Amino acid sequence: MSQFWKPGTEKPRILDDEEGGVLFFSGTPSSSSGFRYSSIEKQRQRLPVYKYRTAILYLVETHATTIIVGETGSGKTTQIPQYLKEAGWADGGRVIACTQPRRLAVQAVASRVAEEMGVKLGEEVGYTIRFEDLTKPDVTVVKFLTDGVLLREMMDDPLLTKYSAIMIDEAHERSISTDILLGLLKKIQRRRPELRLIISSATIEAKLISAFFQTRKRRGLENEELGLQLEPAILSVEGRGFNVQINYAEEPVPDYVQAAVSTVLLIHEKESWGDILVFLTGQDDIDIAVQLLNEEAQTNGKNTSGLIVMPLYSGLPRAEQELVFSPTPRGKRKVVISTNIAETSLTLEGVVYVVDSGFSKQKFYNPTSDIENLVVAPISRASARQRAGRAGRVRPGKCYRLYTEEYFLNKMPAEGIPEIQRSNLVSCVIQLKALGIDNILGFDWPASPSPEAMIRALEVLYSLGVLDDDAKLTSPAGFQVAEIPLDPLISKMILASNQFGCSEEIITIAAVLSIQSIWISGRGIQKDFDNAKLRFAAAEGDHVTFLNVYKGFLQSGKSSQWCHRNHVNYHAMKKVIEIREQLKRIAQRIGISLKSCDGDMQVIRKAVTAGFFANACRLEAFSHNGMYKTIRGSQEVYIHPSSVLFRVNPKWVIYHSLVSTDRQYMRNVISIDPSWLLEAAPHFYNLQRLKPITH
DNA sequence: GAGCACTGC
Repeated sequence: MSQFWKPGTEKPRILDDEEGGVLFFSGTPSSSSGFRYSSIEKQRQRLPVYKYRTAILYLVETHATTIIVGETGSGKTTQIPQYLKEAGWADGGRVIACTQPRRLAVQAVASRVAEEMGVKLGEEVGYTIRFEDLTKPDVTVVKFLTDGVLLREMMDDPLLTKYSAIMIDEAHERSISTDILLGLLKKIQRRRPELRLIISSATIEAKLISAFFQTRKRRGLENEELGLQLEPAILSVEGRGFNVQINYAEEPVPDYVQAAVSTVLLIHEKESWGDILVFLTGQDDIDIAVQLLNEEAQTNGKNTSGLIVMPLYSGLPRAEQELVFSPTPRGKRKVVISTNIAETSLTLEGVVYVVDSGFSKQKFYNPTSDIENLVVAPISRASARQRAGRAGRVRPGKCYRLYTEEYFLNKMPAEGIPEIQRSNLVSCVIQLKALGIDNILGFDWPASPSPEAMIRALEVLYSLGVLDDDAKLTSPAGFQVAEIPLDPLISKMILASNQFGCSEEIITIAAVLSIQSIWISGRGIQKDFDNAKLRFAAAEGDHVTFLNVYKGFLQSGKSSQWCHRNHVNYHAMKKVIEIREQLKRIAQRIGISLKSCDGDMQVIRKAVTAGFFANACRLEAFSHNGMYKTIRGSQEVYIHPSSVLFRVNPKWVIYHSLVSTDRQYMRNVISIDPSWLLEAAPHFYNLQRLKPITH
């Protein structure tokens, strides 16, 4: 593969690494010439998956579902859609679809495949991700898209009739969208026996997915007469990774950050060239480890000279993130200390050593309190293998696991808990309802969420007026909420803004609330940051503050310098603008007229209340430390110090989300009048419940 | 006066 990027050459481009990760290649491919074409052909034939071309096409022809177990670098993602096209699955106006969990992967794979096929991206080969549709009707026959987009497409075309074959890639990651898709595709298959599914997965999950698609005889008999096997076929394709030697800790380690640092130093001292990738859990761990390593470098220059230490996590400013892709200078060794982002989303070339803490941060959902928490938890054996595999991309590597072999074999779970069993289900339930799946509890899932979580979601949607007594979507509210691609609480707030005449403002707030954060913060610049924020602070709370930031950003002419001066994240603001544009289009489609309330903050707060009434809290009467209690569950909560209402402590507030550390903190808080709760949700807040506290 | 794994529509 002469195309691989070499240290010291010009800045690389993004391309697919055939397993959903992203690599950086250099060298712009020249325009297609005969020579180039044949070299691409040769490259394609060298991929491990090529040997299985005939087998794959035979299995897809004869089986409703084919499961491909493909290891790293097998080429399955880029090749299988092309094989299907070459075999005629795109003839007669039909389309071959291939989904990915992530946007970047969709773009990367699509451009790679277009290049291999010698066509312009957006013509025969195209892709669709949120905000970007690079396909041409009746022209695009191989289409890459995120699972989320395919789910949305089902709202217009529930049987996905234009597709002849759908490949679900990276199914083992078991994202919520993938799981919903698998459930729905199984249903579609019964109605459309001609549809072919290709599901690519890692080994462990393949058995489970196969069992899920195992269809009993049932009404399928006529299909079998047509020569179609209803039992899924499983085909294993070897990868092209190198061997990775696994080393375990002899004893359990008391402190994995310290142990990771020691291991890095040990590798640096004893092992030959090659970069080191360390998996820790979050920003805190990572910053500590980076600091420890840099201190070592200063106090003990001899041992650590030549180490270049870099943190990597998604919250890092983009420029810093890109540093990890810069070539390691000759004679130096790069150490990247990363979260899970390097396990699936990004691929680092040049890594020969992996240090695995055995932990990651994972989301868990408690249906009783209706709270999602992020906690440090042990990873699965599947994750551990994935992490180790990151060491074997350029040559045989080594993985140092900071836990014992006994622990790995006997204590570590074989696979992770699917996301759908760890999440709040309101979005998922409303999506299924919109697709006409009424019996949510009886839906055939690859992994069923707990009944408690489903019931809680139904309750929340009922209290929002989105579902009726029969748990059917209400009209129009339910259908409108389902149409908006946001958390249903936010969507409800948008609907309410129509009545309050403040939709212009509310969709701005909705856009800001649906991204991580619009601020750039950092430990060192805290004071500046607080001061910057004060310039925008609104007495009503964070939501109104967002409006001020947005206004300032527009007035600056969307200037990146303005953002920099004000500690506002420029990329986040660009995203806000994009989401806002999308929401504007959707709002108009579902009959919401865009209207500004011209500074009437009361209606804005009322609209927020209409969506988030369940998150109302009251300041404890004699609280000296700003303790609030939720009205719904009497849970103890505090305003997060990052909120503009921190220390202001209005008597009644509504929060957007909770984060739990040593305390439960409310993030993004707005003050309200308790009487609005009764107006917004009389069924939820009956008088009895409010009376004792409203005096 | 504290701290946000990762995605996605």
